Amino acid sequence: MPKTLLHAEWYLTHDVLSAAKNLLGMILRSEIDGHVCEGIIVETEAYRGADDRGCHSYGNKITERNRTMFDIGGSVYVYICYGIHPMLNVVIGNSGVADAVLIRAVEPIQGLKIMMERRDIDSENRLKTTSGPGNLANAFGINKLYDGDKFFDPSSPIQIFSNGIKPSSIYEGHRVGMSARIGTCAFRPWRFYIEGNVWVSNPKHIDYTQKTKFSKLCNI
DNA sequence: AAGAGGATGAACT
DNA sequence: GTTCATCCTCTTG
Repeated sequence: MPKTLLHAEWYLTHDVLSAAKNLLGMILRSEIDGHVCEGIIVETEAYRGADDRGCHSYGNKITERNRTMFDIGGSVYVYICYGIHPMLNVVIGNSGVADAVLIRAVEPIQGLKIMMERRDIDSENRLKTTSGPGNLANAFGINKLYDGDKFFDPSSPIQIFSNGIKPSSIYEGHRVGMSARIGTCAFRPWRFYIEGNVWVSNPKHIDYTQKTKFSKLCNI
């Protein structure tokens, strides 16, 4: 099946959780500094503005940093984490809804060489090239300058394509880097990845594998 | 004006 | 498993 640019409507007709799951298997593409990079999205996390204490826009509060989250679905939200790491997010929902999907890892399918150069990675460590949100954004040449762009714009340097492929098995677990201070939101099973994919990031986190456990720990 | 904390990543033991 | 470099953003006073 040929890949097709994901149309603007898609980002408005999915809630942030189904969007995070359905983005798995789709293709992220950047054309930056004359280099085309493409990768299959293999790991995502959902963030929901209205009631999610792990989200920048919790309580639908607008700040200088997060204002793009309130923009229309299909917008590119990039912010800098820990002062140095760019994070690439897909804004979901109508204008005024501050939901977004963080892309945490992709499997490279085009431009691996330039990606490894950008990251200063040797062949021995190639699996680290696009694993982890900061790493993949750097590999694709993405930085804060692209905040506010549109994934669905045919002339956009950063785009998402659907290719009709559905992942066979999707892991659902809690998100990475959530502090205990945010309470039960930290345990929401809003991290998704393609089971068994070697490009998925492998950060430190408690591995709750039973969904029954989640339901006791959080109210979605 | 100052301090706390962070949607990380790398390098350790 | 652990620590820590690094600096931006938000909150508070």
